[in-house]
Amino acid sequence: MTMRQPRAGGRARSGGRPTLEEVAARAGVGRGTVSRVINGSPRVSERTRAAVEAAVAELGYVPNTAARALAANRTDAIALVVPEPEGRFFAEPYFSDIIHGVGVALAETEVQLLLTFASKARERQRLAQYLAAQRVDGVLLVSVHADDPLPDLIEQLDIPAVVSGRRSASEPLTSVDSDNYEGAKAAIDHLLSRGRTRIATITGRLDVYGAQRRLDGYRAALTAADLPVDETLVVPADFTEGGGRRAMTELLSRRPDLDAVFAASDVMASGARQILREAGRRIPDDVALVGFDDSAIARHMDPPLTSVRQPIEEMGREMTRLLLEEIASVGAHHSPASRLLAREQLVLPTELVVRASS
Amino acid sequence: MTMRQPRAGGRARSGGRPTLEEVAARAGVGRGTVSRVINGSPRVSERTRAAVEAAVAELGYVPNTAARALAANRTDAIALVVPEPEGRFFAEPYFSDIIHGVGVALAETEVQLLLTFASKARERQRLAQYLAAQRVDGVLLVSVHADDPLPDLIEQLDIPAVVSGRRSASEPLTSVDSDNYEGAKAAIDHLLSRGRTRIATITGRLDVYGAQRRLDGYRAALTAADLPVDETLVVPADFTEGGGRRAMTELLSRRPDLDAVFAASDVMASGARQILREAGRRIPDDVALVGFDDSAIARHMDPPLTSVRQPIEEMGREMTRLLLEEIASVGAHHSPASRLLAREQLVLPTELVVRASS
DNA sequence: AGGTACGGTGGGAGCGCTCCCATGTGTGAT
DNA sequence: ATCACACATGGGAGCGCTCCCACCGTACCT
Repeated sequence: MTMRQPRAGGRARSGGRPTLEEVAARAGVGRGTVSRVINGSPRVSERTRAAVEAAVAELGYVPNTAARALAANRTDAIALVVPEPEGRFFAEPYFSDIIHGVGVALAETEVQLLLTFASKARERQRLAQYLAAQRVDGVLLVSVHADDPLPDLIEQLDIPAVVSGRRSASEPLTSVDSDNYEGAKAAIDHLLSRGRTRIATITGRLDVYGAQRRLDGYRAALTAADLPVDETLVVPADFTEGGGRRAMTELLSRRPDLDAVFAASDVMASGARQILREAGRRIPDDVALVGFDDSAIARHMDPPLTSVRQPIEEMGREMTRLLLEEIASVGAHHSPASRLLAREQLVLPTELVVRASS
Repeated sequence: MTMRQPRAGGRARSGGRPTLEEVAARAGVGRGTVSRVINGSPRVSERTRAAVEAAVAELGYVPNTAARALAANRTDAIALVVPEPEGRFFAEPYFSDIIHGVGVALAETEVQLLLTFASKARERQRLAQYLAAQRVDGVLLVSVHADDPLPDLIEQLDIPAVVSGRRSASEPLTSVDSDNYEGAKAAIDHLLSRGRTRIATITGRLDVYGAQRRLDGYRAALTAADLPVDETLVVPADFTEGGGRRAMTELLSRRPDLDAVFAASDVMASGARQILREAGRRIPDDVALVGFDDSAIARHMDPPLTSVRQPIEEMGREMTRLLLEEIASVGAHHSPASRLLAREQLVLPTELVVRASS
């Protein structure tokens, strides 16, 4: 009883979405000419172009992405690889802001954004395959860990890619990062200017390059002020609220005389604040508190938290811009030998947002 | 001087990514057989299957998405349409959580997620075209406004779609929503059980169906408790912090005797809290405060905010599940006439999270 | 007048896959 | 032994596009 379908998806030839060929027939020109008009080639006369555009409008023609990708060997899509579900990426405020920035940069182009989730090493391995299989023209990597195999795989496969947050000082891929070093330095300088001298810090996971840089900035600021860097004032944590609580507890027992705390994330600052309050320390009267990220948490904390703002959205924008550039340059000169791009290392400035906690 | 390239992207035939044909040659079978193995067809002998799988592994074969999409007229991709940059979607906590849920639901499948940004009506119009142009098999719509043209366009184009948060009681598309009515009711019941009797509410934009439902729940709970619904206790706002402040100011001047406030979002509750504090009202001693969303803001507010938790991630998961189902069912019986799906209206329960503010 | 150049154009070939039809090949029923 | 039938398999056709080459006409040179 089943009626035979006319092949491929069963959409009838007539009445389905129009094809290039149909537009060509309508405009009374050849397929090649329509293609040239669609792709904005200059080698078309004004008359012809107008005729084709009219036909396109009348038929409501939209190019078939799959066919184009197959023929042209490019997809007009980039992937954002989301480390999932662990990691601070899904936490405030990274995720939304990065994507927001990517969206802004992509808005003026025809490029689509593919979201890809991969947490475990095995998944990320498999992912590299998929990425290479013509799925996307380039890849945006965020929040990569030092031991992540994906960036190296991607580099080997010679896929255009940009990472956020370098894995080390010598990141081989194009990268965009915020100035963690200067950000931390500014935070400490601010505390010093407020007359604080026994400034502790709660660090992030030090295998994350950015966390290390924040610690470097902390030390540099103290040294520049001729203060000794007292290692009892440095406690490593892991970017979590619980970690912030544990670190603060440890700090209070080690150095009950501290008068300021610089936490390498707002979330950790929030944890620290709880402990400080339980210990009866007033903020900022007894202990000044500064965070990092300037997330919603900072704005809504009580008292509102002084924090180092990272231009996350701008990072997303810049990452995308650099990736599109890289893709364009790869497409331009086809020879694989000449694939020696200047791999840019962009570092964006941070900004200290002073609130009542310091 | 430019060397001629071997067509299409310039990848050399040898050494490039392997094709189906090459796998077939390697395994000593025909193209069709390899295709059957790749797609898990049962009509392949065990011997042959093993041989093909070995060849696939040796060559590291991965199917070309574009070719598959072109031939099979399906993309194995769905789009999440993000209303951008306005709207509460990009705000806490919606965005991350929804995507998280979508990612979870997609993890077990081969389906990819495309993120599409479109705010202005014109963009959304254009978007419908693109969506129809074989780019995706289905669409996830979030945070649609009552006057959004996109849902109707999508319905006309007969594209599988699921919306989060119905636009009205009679949503024509498949939808997933949280139980705004019962959530609000639970919040008010809780306040009543705490002995509060002059309970005000700050509503969201009432052209958003969910906001209306929360207000309905507020009224119903009061009525059920034999309390009159006093309209001077109801102030409409717009889901923003500023709106919350303005509404609270208005409420305090209208009804200085109020003893509880139910805000239809945490963000508005946060605004209300600022005003209450400035007015010297203690929370919860003088005025109890309850929010909606159970976002990070609620947890970090001072005092921590009692709030109605929406299962956002689960919503993302369910939306995706329903969409995949719908796509599968459309693919199953090709006849467009039989495209009469049971358009499900899924409503997920909310949960009151009681904290110190009430 | 003949040649040269070049902008403009049509359409063949091919991208890598899926679908389906035709063709084996083995099994059990007659 | 013969027929029927299911199962397994090979490969042609075609999805809608881009790329490129061949071709045409016109304008310009010598």
